[in-house]
Amino acid sequence: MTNGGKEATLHHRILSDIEGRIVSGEWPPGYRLPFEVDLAVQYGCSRMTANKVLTHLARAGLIERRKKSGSFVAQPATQAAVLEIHSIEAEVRSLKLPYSYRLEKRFLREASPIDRRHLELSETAPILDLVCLHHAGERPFCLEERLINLATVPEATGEDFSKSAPGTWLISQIPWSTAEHRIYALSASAEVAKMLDISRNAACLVIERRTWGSGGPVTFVRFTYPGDRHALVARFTPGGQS
Amino acid sequence: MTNGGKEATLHHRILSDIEGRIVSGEWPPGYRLPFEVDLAVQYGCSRMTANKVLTHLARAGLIERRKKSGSFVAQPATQAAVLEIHSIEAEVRSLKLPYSYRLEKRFLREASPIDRRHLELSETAPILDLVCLHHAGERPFCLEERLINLATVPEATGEDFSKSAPGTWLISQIPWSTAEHRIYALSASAEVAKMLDISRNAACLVIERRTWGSGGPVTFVRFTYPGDRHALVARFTPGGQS
DNA sequence: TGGAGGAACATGTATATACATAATAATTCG
DNA sequence: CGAATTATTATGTATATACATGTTCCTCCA
Repeated sequence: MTNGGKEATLHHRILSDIEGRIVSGEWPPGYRLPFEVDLAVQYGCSRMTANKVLTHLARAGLIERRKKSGSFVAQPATQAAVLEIHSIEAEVRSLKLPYSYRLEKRFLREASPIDRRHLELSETAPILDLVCLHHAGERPFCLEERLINLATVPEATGEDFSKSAPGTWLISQIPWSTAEHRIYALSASAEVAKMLDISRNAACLVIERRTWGSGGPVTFVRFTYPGDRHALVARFTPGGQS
Repeated sequence: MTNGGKEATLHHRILSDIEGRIVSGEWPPGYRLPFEVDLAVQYGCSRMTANKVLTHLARAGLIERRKKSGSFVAQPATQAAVLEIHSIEAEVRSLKLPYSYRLEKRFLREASPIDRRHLELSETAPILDLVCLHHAGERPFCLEERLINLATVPEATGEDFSKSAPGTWLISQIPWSTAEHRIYALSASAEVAKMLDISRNAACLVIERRTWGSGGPVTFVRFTYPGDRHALVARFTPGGQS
């Protein structure tokens, strides 16, 4: 796991060395690692370099640093998983299936109370309500229900999204500062079952995402996947990839 | 979003300033930001400090750096969501519900072909097969099915896991170097429905995790949640939390 | 004109140094 | 003897400096 041997730079070498000791258990949780100056001596480097390495490890959550006391291997508390959520098109193509997209519905209206709750809007605003279907080959792959806050993204008013999905357009148009994801399972309603061409009450994986920009709420989107055809996969190494 | 005003250190101030320009769209994707030396002059700091900030932004994926050309605001390609997966007990307690745990089954055996596939084992090995139920109040909260590779974790042989869940014990016992998560939706089988006290075919959220240590595969675990009672939530800001 | 060679440039890494900060250890004094 | 004060220690931040590395651009010469 500790990279194939030849390390590029000095602090990379030191980093993966220490990382190795930690993940191998040689330095168990709670173990106090050598002080910066000692590390500097051991590896024949300056304290700045040792500091850089330890700072990196601390940011990655592998160690905890306390003034005067020293640096300690951290107690792993939570398992973190980084989900990379690509565009649906990229997802389908990675399965080596032909991708197609169709806009099912498009409404321009004032935000209803439900819309406001989804977008976490305090005041009313014009919104764009879209329903799209993503196909992988002949079969429906994913149902996308999206609300776009036109108060934040007025440029979207003119777009008709009949050719390309709103997700990629949005991401290229406006920068986002925060996103919140909710992932849960749901039995397909009659309507959803019909659109996804699955049986009623089939288990579906639902991913909801709310996105904010500096100008306020941007978009709310709900992706519904047939549960037996799709899984989210996340591979995770403590300390990222260094 | 850019922290409440008073910034601790110099490079924090610079960092959140630049971050703000990027997420606000003032500096759009592709924009070339000032060179290190110029930034140093603008903020009245040394190049090292500017370098530290830009390195940080690059690691966070907000900018891309090219020698000779300069640093550019990155094109946001994938949406990443960091899921923090706590212990079930912490999860239940955060809902302010009383937590209880019960071991349902415990088998010690040689790995079957299915076990080997789950653990990604190439050779056979002794394994511990556990089925546990986590309760929130009176209701079942989560079904845990776990395989532990005793070839990697021989210490687990003696543990009976009747009192405390294997997850916390394992995490404190052996360090892990990699984990892989699979998240999908599944209709409850008759057996699962009975254990979770839900109706047959109810949608469930399933999280599978495979964990490796330096000594090889450690454990495979499958958590099954009633879909309508549980959701994974992840909040994400580009560049982490800086 | 066109391509090889080299200068210029921006980033990447590393060092020595300095002072700030926070926590612990030691010391002093009532 | 115990509380307040001071000293020590390890980390945290910042600077000036130096050289390496990979691009780009320019120049010079065939």
